[in-house]
Amino acid sequence: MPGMTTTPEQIIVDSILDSIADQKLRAGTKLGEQSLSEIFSCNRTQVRRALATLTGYQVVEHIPNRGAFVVTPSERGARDVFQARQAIELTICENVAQSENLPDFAPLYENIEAEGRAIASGNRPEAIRLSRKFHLILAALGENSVLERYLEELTMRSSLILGLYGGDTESQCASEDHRRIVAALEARDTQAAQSEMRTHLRHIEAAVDFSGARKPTGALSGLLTRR
Amino acid sequence: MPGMTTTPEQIIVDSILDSIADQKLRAGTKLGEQSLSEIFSCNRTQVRRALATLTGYQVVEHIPNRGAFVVTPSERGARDVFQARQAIELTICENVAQSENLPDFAPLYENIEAEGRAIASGNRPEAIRLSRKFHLILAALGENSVLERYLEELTMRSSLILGLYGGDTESQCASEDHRRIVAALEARDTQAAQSEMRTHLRHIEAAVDFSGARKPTGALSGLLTRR
DNA sequence: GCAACTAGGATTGTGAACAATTTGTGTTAC
DNA sequence: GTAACACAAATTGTTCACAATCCTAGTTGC
Repeated sequence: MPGMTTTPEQIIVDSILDSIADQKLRAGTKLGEQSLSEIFSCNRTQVRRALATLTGYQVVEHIPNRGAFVVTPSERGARDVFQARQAIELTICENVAQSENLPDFAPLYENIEAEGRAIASGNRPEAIRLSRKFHLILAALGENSVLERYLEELTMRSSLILGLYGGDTESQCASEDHRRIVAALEARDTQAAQSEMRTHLRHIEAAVDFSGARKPTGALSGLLTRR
Repeated sequence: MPGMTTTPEQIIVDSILDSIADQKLRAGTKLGEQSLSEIFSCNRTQVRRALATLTGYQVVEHIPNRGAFVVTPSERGARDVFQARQAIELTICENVAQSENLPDFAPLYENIEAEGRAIASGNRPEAIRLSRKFHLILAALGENSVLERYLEELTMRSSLILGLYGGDTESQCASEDHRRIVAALEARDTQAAQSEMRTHLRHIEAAVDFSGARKPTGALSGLLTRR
């Protein structure tokens, strides 16, 4: 696309979101305005806008006169997120399974393959990243812009939760769960797809353990991957 | 609450949202920065922040170098909104019906009474406003902050859609629909409550008619109710 | 040694001036 | 009379300096 300029704000937002999804940026990390403006070599105003956007995503918490921090999810909040995901993703399953013209499942299968490789090679951040991607691709096939946008936020918050409180074994079964979901969708079996999705989300939530929390890191030195 | 200062930004946001819900601000209306800063006698910076927040709510559209406008909902967008509402509100019904300690239904009944009065007196904006309020009270009882926040946005967009494309008869049955929903919830009958909710949402959506659209007004003279 | 207080530095918040873009108006050419 | 152009006014976008607030370190008093 000619003339498609990516604004600094978009770059900052995407970069921070990626870093959170990859668990390079952990909960509680302070996102100082000056630090970010230096990292991305841009004005402080643009950093400010980016942080405002992230606050809207509920991924960054803004405390007046203190600054912006990566949110620390609460147990209650985590429960709410997963319940909302279920409500939304079951509807997406229905949409996909009952869509007029059969959607293209190839990207989903490709993603599942990549997931399998990431898990096999023990690349946990990449596995989480691809798992999220799977749900977003599925959401796009659902053809509902509202549900799609909400799920973008919810998967982001899920990644943050898993990064903080997730066990080490949750990714193992994800790839298989995903495969079963797609199979049911391809067979246009709404009930089965929803059932698989419910099971899958239960698996994810079961991996969350609030008793043993990872400690938040403090500084953002080389954490942000400049895109 | 001592020390509870309402910032100008919050005042502007609430005021505009109210005016939209009350259909005083119609789709396509330009929200000029200077006009707003004069109306609310504050800085342009604060107006800017308020408009950014509203853009996040998907209620205001921001066009670069042109300004902010109240969005004009599309037919597709309306469909998406109502489907998302169904997914979310059915879950809320389930939460309320199956909540541990029986919630307080009094505010809901009070609201229904007020609705009935508004409809009887032919006060359409007030009826829409109270109808929205009903769903928000219900959402609060659902005890899921995510669903609550999403429904706040969706009911707002619904009000805008009804204001633009709504017929004149949709409010008539709303009060009765609401009463039936609460009755089912009070009986802790999840299935019945969800069924009533589904019917209710269908009623609302059926009232939307895209063939005969109301014309958007242009100026925001005395449209904004200073709070 | 510990608590409270104080000054310094750093960070966030605000407002106003300046730049860039668009819109509306009036003029001119055909 | 219409279309194209040019200029002026208004509106949005950006930058920067200054004000307000918070955190840290150091000091004093007990």
